[in-house]
Amino acid sequence: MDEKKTFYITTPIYYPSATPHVGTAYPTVAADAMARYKRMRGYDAYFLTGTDEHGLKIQRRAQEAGLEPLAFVDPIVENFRKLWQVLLIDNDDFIRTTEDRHKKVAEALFQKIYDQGDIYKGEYNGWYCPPCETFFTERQLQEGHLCPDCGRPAQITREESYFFKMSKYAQAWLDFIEENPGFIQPQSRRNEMVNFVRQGLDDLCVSRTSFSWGIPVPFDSKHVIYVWFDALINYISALGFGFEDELYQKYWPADIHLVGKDIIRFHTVIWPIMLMAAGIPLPQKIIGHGWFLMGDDKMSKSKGNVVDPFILCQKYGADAVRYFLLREMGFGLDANYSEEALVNRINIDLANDYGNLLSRATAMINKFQGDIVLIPGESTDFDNGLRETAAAVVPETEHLLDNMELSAALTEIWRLVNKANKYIDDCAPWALNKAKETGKLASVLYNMAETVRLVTIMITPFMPGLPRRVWQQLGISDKPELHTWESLKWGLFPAGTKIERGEPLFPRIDPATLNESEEPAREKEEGPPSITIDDFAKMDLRIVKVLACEKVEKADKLLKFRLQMGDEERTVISGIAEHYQPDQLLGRNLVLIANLEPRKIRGTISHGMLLSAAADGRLEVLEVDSISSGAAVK
RNA sequence: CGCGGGGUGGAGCAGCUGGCAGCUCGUCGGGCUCAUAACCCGAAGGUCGUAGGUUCAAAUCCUGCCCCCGCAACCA
Repeated sequence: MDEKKTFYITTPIYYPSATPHVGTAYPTVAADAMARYKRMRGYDAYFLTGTDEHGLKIQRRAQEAGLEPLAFVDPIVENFRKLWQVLLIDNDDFIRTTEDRHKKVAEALFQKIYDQGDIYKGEYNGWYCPPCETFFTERQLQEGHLCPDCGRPAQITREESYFFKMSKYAQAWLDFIEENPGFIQPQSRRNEMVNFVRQGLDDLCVSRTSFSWGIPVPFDSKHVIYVWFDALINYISALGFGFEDELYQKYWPADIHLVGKDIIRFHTVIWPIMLMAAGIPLPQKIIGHGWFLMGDDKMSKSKGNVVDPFILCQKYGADAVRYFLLREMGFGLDANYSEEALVNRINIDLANDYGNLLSRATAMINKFQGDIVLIPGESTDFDNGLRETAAAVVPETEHLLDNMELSAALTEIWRLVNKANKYIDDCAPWALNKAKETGKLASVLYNMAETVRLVTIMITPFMPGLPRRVWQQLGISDKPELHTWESLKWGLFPAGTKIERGEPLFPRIDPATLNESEEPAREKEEGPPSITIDDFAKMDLRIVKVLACEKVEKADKLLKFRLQMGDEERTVISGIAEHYQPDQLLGRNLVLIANLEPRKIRGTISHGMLLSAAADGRLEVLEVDSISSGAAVK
């Protein structure tokens, strides 16, 4: 029979240690747009997303919250699911690495690779300082293999671990990339990876014994499978690989793994080698996308600069948010996020250009022709130009989308939108109306309606909620055959259609309203909780005198202090080297939190933290004039 | 000399297989009045980080330097 061509696209599976933000929404929206496009083009598309739920970090977070890992993660995973719903994501499956269907595939694959000898039990060889009970890498040690903490000799030590023979496949990997230059995109990422692999691959340690939240190694339950080894397998475990593998047979190899640039190495090196070892075909293409930045920072929970996509969708609508994300971020590049930029895009592209185009069309059809789209009469001189643009934009958009150049595709589509707005001015239908040029007028209004139809079809993958409203206004809701990608042909709009002028698709947003709404929302969420006087009393704040201060080698931000606190001396590391010269602070009386847990920083244990104030990139330490060291701060 | 990316009109970017410097936003001026004060036209504004080199010709290739940004390390 006439089997449809398949298209399998995946997003990274997200780590549910925290609720999703705009940054995490991007790849899912992008993959969704892509899957929708492929479906419109007649593909049998399969779109997978999910969550990666194992690992030390989640075990810790759960512990802090006093919960079992799964109980900790469940509500967060629910949040992801909800967000995808709100964002009109139409995924075919959602896999969690804690599901049995995933675990059994991961176990089987681990076992298989072990059985054939590509996973072996080995020893993690590292440097260990017995008195400090700490592991170090060779380069962390001081000259002569001395412990950077205590200066005593460190010893080579061994810990049992399973290793995956990546080294064995390095050459095969390089050969593969050579033959498949398009495998890693964008190209700059490929170069990076090739460089990386050329330096030689180490075998990968693929099991851990230091924590338990993971999939146990099937033949050795002391060990848990390394999270990445576990997580990557989701792309085939979701298809039932090795078990009920109908889906696997149908959709694998994947057409696109869409991943963030930070995890490109796992996807382009480790994953392919895992597949090679297992004798499974490799995916077609791995695309690394950029980040949404806030100013210069990556958006991340720990930086406290995340933007809640739920709120955005509520405020501006999922279609608009999707449009912004997909339009703003160029292929493989970073983009800057700001609510101002978002509003700008909505106002200019969606309200002024596109929404207003529909509004102009329906208004004139309403006023001049009593809501009826008439049979085109005589042509105006400008018709051909518009039609030619439409004829050029469609294949170019297809070409761009086939390469997943979503942003560029939108720009291309907007060429037609802009052309149509210009076309209206050129033709001046209001003048034709006055001059009673009914034939020409009918042509112009028809062409406007038809252009809106074509544009709307092409932006359907990007803004899936939108078309319904447009079809209604154009009076072709009940003609699905005119909504398809196949119907992207000029002149199919049925003459005689009665339109139904409606509300603006994207009402303009007054940028002035932005500041008001933004600030309070933030404060509410991030204000620190109030503490009791007892909480405060727990802190041992002391005045300390700087005895010595030096830069920590090979660290940009660190200063190492010797401090006098009463008759005690302390060593403290502080990350203020960008603001103070070492000798600048000699002899000064600073404020120290003395009972903070000691912490090793860059090889030295820091016993406390110096207090300082920071604002606008400037930083000053807290200091007193003459009170002597050791005194308590109250 | 740890690895990598980048410095192009006010902002954000494209151009970088060498051949008149382009796009979006913003600004200024004009037009239109169908439309969500939206739309259309025009203009101003760049010695393409810097110093050299290759070339008939360089933003585009080569070399040195300066400056930013990621990663790594590290900020209790």
